[in-house]
Amino acid sequence: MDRRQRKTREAIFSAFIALLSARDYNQITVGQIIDKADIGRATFYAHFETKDFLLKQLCEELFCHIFDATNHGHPEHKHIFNCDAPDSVFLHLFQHLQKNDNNILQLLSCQNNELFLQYFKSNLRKLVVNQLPLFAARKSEHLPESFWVDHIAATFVETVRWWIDNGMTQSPETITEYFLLAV
Amino acid sequence: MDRRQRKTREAIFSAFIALLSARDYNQITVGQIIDKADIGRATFYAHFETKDFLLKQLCEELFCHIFDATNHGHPEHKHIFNCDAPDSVFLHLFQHLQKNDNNILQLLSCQNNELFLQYFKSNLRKLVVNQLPLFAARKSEHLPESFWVDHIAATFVETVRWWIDNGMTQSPETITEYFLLAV
DNA sequence: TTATATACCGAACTACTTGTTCATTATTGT
DNA sequence: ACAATAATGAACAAGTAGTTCGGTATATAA
Repeated sequence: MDRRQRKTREAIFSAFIALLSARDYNQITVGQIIDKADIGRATFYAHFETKDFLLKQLCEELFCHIFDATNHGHPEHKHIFNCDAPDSVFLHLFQHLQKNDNNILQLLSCQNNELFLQYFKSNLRKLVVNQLPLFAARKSEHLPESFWVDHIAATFVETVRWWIDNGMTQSPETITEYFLLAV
Repeated sequence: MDRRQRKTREAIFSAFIALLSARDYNQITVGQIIDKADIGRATFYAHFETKDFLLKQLCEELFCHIFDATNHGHPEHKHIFNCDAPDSVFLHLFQHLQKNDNNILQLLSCQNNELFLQYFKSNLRKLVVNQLPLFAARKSEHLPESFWVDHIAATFVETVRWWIDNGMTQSPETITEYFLLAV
């Protein structure tokens, strides 16, 4: 990819994330993004069809780092997720979130938009399906699997939200414990 | 309140709800509302500061019917909520949702906006706090109460969402069972 | 019935946002 | 050096939010 394209794309993403940590997604305008990214209006629209597409692509890029190793089971990452402790997948997620490498926390905060949560939950569900045996003890045979998967994914999201709202004072290990106790 | 005011307010609410069941909240415009309600633009703004305020007030009106009896414990409604079966509060909520008297389901569907869910969860939390003994058996003493309350409220919302997404084929009794098994 | 208050009307208006167009300029990969 | 392509910036149409105001209809009270 052309270096100019790469730099522009990077500038847009970075401006977008900066704005997301300051304002609500819905009240961020394209004008604000291009001002902060210091690019022309036409350039923005050459890269992203709409603001929603920008969010979608940002999500894909963020989730790629967090979820891909688990979902597609890249051998070189397997040891991170599938080691002895059965709760290590979720522990790893919480640890990743705490580092907040790619400002994913700003997107998860409750003032932000439903679109992001949809992508996030959709990825989570895929992950949960792979980890279902983990929760076999808790699951009742009367519950449909899709209900159960949705429930676990939603509980994860709500756990993260609670963690953020309460200042993230707990360690990832403690939060993992909360999550597993709740789910 | 002046009859004219009442009628205008009613027309706005009813137009708004009709639009909500057809489109996403975010893409409903004030222009569409006043067209459907058949009122002047200035009149709308005399009643509601913004579209978000309209949603807020609609929520308050809807929730009033569903939650007030439980929260403030009006004696004349007590029998509905505090009868023998301990899960009757939630069963009653699910039954109320199934009837969809005031089109609350349209607002709960996932394509709609975060604002509504915030109000809904906020009311649910108050309800859950009053019903905490119900879940004493499941709760671990290691979990902070606020975490537990948030978790139960979120699980309720997600249960309703799953119910809607799956065509609401289950009876309120079955859904209540799912909810209590999950939480 | 009359008088007064007030809610509604509607049209115009400002300011802002979105998304597009296009001729010009700068940068890139080869 | 050159051809391809990305970025520029300014202008543009269309749509939206929210306000203003003089005039009209309706409610309420005497």
